[in-house]
Amino acid sequence: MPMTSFEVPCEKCPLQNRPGFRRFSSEELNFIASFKIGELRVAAGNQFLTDGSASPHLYTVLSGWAIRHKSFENGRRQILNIAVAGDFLGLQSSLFSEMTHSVEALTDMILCVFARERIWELYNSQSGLAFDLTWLAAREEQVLADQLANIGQRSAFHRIAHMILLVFDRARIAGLVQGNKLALPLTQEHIADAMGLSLVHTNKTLQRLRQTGWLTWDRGILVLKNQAKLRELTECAAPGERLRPYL
Amino acid sequence: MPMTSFEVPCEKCPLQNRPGFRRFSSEELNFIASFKIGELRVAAGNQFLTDGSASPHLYTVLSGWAIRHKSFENGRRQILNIAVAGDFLGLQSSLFSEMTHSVEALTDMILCVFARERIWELYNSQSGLAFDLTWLAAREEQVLADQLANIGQRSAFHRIAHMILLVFDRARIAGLVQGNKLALPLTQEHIADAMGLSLVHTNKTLQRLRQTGWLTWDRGILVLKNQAKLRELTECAAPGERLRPYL
DNA sequence: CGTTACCTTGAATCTCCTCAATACACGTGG
DNA sequence: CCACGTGTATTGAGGAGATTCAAGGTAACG
Repeated sequence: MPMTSFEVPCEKCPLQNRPGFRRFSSEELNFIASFKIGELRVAAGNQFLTDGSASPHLYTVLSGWAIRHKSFENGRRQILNIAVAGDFLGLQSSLFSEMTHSVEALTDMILCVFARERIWELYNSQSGLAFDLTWLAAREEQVLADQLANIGQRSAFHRIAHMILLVFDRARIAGLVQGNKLALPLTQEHIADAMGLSLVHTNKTLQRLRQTGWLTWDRGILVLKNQAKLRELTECAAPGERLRPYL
Repeated sequence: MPMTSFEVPCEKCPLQNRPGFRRFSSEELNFIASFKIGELRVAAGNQFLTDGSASPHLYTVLSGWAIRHKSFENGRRQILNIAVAGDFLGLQSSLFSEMTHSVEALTDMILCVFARERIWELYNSQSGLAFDLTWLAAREEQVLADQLANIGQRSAFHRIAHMILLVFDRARIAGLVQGNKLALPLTQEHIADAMGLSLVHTNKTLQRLRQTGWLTWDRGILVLKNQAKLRELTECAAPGERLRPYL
């Protein structure tokens, strides 16, 4: 067996010790190490998975931010979700033949790369990891359902509050939050595209949100001054945090 | 082993021979038969999976229609998706401890019931079926992503056209469509709740859609007179049909 | 027949959108 | 150091689309 050395070997995976992530057995870790074929660095702004194309790879985000989105011919787009450290991308093209959305890097990223053909081996020999993949897919579904309810039933004001909390929570799990501060690589246009709102209306609504004094967001730094009040705006059963797997 | 006899034994499962569903090996079929613990009949209007509760069961729809939805305190609700024959329900409460949405029968239904504890056995001994579960979860995610883009980016007119085609396509796969006719147990209120629109505006928009002459919908019978024209309204990459598993 | 559920209509209102400018931050090259 | 370009944020005005309220109308059912 060729001893390839990665910059981030699986045994020393930075995700392994993060709170919120489950630990793997050494057998699982060995499998994952053999499943991994490399690391990919993507510069901010690049699209590394494309709607309609078949990717031969699966990715786990090691660092950086990305957005999953669907684009339309008329220039509009819907941002489905954001991806941070620990998120698993490209499963669709392994299960179906093609991606049905694209993924674009918001910041420079480091991705862990796996070969999609070998996913069968995973199912045959690693039932625990197979279960994890189902878990991750189901969790994505949960987040999308939440967003659907958010966009379908809430006003712009509540919608954006909900979105900000969602992003904040996901960033916190990924270990990117310092206290109540978060360096957020999103523009107002991203928020608008995620919420199905126009840029102008998003801007005005964000101003109203800031006027409450419960948050500030200046030059990419988001600070939640009063999380409790913000959460009151989005009463709707929080998405219960549990230990999650990663590959 | 007690020889329980179901009204619909797995070997004679009506879903088995439907186009669009994959066939199982006899080993798989045996496992599924042992996994099945019964059949459940639910009358129209009943909610058999509830948001926030832990269901001990997993279900496959054998016949009838259901809606998956999230309800809010203020009386509003978001319909996430509809479920027809072959759809798998309740996976969430197996993977996470609780459901994060509810499921309600629109018509009388027959459901195939599985025990959630035994899902581990499935992962340990039936990697093909384990893969299928991931497939089903990922496919649900795909549909939700599609709906999210639909609601977020399209006008009421296009939105509803898209929704109608989605429902029609899913019903066709389930074998419920005769030619271009479909008996649809949905009210306009269901459409409204699914699209994030008010009932009044949904009504007026449906009238505009009917005025095109491309469809009629009277007394629960939906007829697509001009599918091609309707699909033009929703240009957005059709959700590629493939053989799907069921349990 | 009367009740119920669903569909339809009109009118007043408000949220959100588009268009069009302007302002600010940041980086680049002169 | 300043002039300039680019990407992002902000403002104002006018209008389209969607909402709410409030009535009716129609089919189905007992």
